[in-house]
Amino acid sequence: MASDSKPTINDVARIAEVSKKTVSRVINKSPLLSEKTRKRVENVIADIGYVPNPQARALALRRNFVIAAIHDNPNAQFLVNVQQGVLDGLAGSDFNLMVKPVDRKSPNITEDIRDFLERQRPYGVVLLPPISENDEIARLCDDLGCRYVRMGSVKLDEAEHTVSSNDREAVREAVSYLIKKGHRRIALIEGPSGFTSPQERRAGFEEAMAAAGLEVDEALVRPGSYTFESGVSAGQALVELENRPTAIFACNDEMAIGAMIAARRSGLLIPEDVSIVGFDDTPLSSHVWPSLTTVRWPIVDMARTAAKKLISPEDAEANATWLLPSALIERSSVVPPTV
Amino acid sequence: MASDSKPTINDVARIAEVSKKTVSRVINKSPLLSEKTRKRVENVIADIGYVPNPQARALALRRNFVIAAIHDNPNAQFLVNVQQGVLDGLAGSDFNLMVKPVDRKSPNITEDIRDFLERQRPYGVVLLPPISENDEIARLCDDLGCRYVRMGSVKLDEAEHTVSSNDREAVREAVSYLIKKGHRRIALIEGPSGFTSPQERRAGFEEAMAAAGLEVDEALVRPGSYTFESGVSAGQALVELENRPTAIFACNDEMAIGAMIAARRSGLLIPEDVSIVGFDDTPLSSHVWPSLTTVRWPIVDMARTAAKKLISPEDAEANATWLLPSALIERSSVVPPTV
DNA sequence: ACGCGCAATGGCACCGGTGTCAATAAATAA
DNA sequence: TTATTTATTGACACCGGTGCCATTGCGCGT
Repeated sequence: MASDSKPTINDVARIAEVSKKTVSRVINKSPLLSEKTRKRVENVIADIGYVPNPQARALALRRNFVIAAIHDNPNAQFLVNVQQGVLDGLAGSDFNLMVKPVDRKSPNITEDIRDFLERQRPYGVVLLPPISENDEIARLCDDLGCRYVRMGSVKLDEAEHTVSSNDREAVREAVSYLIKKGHRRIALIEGPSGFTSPQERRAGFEEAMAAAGLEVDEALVRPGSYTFESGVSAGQALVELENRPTAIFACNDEMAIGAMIAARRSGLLIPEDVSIVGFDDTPLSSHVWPSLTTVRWPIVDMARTAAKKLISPEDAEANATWLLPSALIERSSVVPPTV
Repeated sequence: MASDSKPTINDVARIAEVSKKTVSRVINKSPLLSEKTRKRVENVIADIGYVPNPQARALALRRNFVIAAIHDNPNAQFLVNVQQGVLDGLAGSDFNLMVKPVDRKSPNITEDIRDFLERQRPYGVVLLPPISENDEIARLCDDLGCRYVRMGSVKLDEAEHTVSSNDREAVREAVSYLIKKGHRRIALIEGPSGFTSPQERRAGFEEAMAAAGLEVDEALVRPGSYTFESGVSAGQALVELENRPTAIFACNDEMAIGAMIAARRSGLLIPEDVSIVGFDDTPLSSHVWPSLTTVRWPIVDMARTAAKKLISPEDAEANATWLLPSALIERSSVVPPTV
C-alpha cells in the first residue's frame, strides 16, 4: 500500500506525457497553458498524490517559505499572542513560522542571530520587542539581505520595517480616565529603562497629568522590570507611603497584579482603597479578583500586520498601516477615590 | 563591501583549489581527509565567510533540519514551556523549531496536518497534548514516514514514540498530602473528559482516597474544562454546598485559581476556610494570593527529551527515559481544616 | 624492483524543482 | 497564399549541496 517514496515532478510529467516544465507551470498556476493540458496534469497530480518538494523549490527559487520570529521576551502570553498573530497573517500562504528565542543577557546576541539567519535563511523575520529596538540587529538583517519587520512602540517610525502601537496615547487615555474618576494622587510603576515602550508609557503618563494641571510626584513613580515580582515590591513601597496614592498605573498587567497583591497584603481593599490600572490586557487581567482595568495592546493585530508586510510586499493595506490603536478596557479595579 | 550574494561551496572549492567534494568533506567533518587540506579549506571558508545552504543540503540529503511542534492547546504558558523545552533539546544541533497550531474544533484536523507534513516535510514532529492522544494523527505520521514523539500522560506506553509524565502518581501524592493535613471532605475539579490526562488525574485522586479509606463523594466531584471560567463555576458550586469541602484539588492551576476566586467571592478565606491545590505549577500559581500549592508538571523536561529522541535516535539516555516524575510544590494555599 | 593495500582526492550524476530561450503549432495579417 | 504574430510546450542548464565510484599517490612486504 505505502509508497516507496514520494512522487516527484518527473513522475507526474512522465505519466501525463508532458515535460516537467509544464507540470511546474500547472502547480504555479501559470496563465500560459491550455485548459486541456492543465486538466490532464491536474488529474495526474491528484491521482498519484503529488506534492511539490519545498526544499527543491527553495533551492531553485533561492527563497524559502519560512518566516522567523526572533524574540528575547520571556512573557508567555505575549509570545503566544505574537505567534498567533503571525500565523494568522501567514494563513493561506505557503509560509510557515519558525521561532528563534535569544538570550537577552548573552553578550553575543548579534552573532547568535547572524548565525541563525545565515544558516536558516528565513524569507523574512519578525523582530519582537524589546529586541526589535536593537538597531544593530536591524542593520544585520539589512546586511544579510533578509526582509524584516520590527514590532514596537511608536518611534521606530520607518514605515517600511515597522509595526507599532501608540503606547503614549493609550497611557494618556488611561491616566486621564483615572483623573476623570477623581484621582489626583496617581502612582506610576515603570517598565525597564533603556527601551522605548516604557519611555513612551511614561511620557503618556506625564502628558495626562500635565493636561489636567497635575504635578507628577516623583515619590509616586517607582521603577519596575515588567515582572510580577517587581510589581510586588513597587506596590509595597507605594502603599507603605505616608501619603499613599489613591490609584496606581502599572506599565504592564503582571506588575499591576503584583501591586494588587502587595496592597492586599498590607490590608488594603481593591479598588476601594487603591484603584489599579494595567497595560496589555493579558488573560490574567480578567482572571484576578477584582478583574483588572487595563489597556488592550493590539499585539495580535500588530503581529498579523507584520507577517503580511513580509510576505506580500504588494499588499498596500498592510504596508500602509504601521501604527495600531490601543483601547482602554474597563473592568472592576477602578473606582473613584473614597477619601 | 557587501557581497553580491552568498559564497557557495563552488567558490570555496575554486579558491582552495580542491574539489567541491573535498569541501563537502570538510564541512561534514569527514575523517578521511589530510590535516593539511582540511586546514587550508577551513581557512578559505573563514576568509570568505562561507555558510552551507541548508536548502541544498536538505534536498541532497532528503532530510531537512526542522522539527515541528503540532499543538491544539490554547494554554499560553504550556505552549511556551514546550517550545522552550524543545529548543533546549535542539540546542547545539542544526535543527530549528517550527510551530504548527491546529484548530481543535475543526473537522478536518487530520487533513490539515497531512497537508502540513507533506508540504513542509519536517524531519520530525512533537505532538503536544491533547492532540498527542489522537491515534489517527500518529498513524498519519507513520504513513508519511515522519518521525514523531507524543507527549502525554502515562498510558501511551510505546516507549519509542512517547514521553510521558506520571500524572496519576503525582495526583495521588498531592491528595495524600491533603489527607495527611487532616482533610476528609476533599473536592475534585476534573479536566475535560475524553482525554487521558484528566482520566489519570482522576484515577490518582480515587487511589489516594481509597488508600486512606475515604469514600469519594460524587457531590464533591465537578466537571471542568481546564479553563479559568470552568474553575470559577465549579468552585462556586462547591462552596455553595450545604456541607462544603474543606479542600479542593483542581486538575490544573487555572481552574484552581478560578475556584479560589469563586470561594473568595462567597466570602470564604483561603486557605483558612478552604485549602486549594492545583496542577501544573504555572508562573500564575506563585503570582496569586495566597500562592498556590500545586504539582509541578515536568513539561519542559518532557519536551526536551522528546526533541532529543527525534534528532538523535542513538542517544540511549533520551530513548530510555519516557516517563518523567512530577513533584509537589508546597506554597501557601493549604492548611489543616479549621473545623 | 614490483605488486598491493590503503589513504586522500576528484569526477560526475543526482536530489526536485525553476528560469531562459528555442521550437512548434495555430491564428492573424498582408 | 504566405509572412508574421501569438499561444503552448519542451530542452537544458542551474540552484548548491551529497553519494558513489574511480583515480592517484605512497608506504610496505617480498
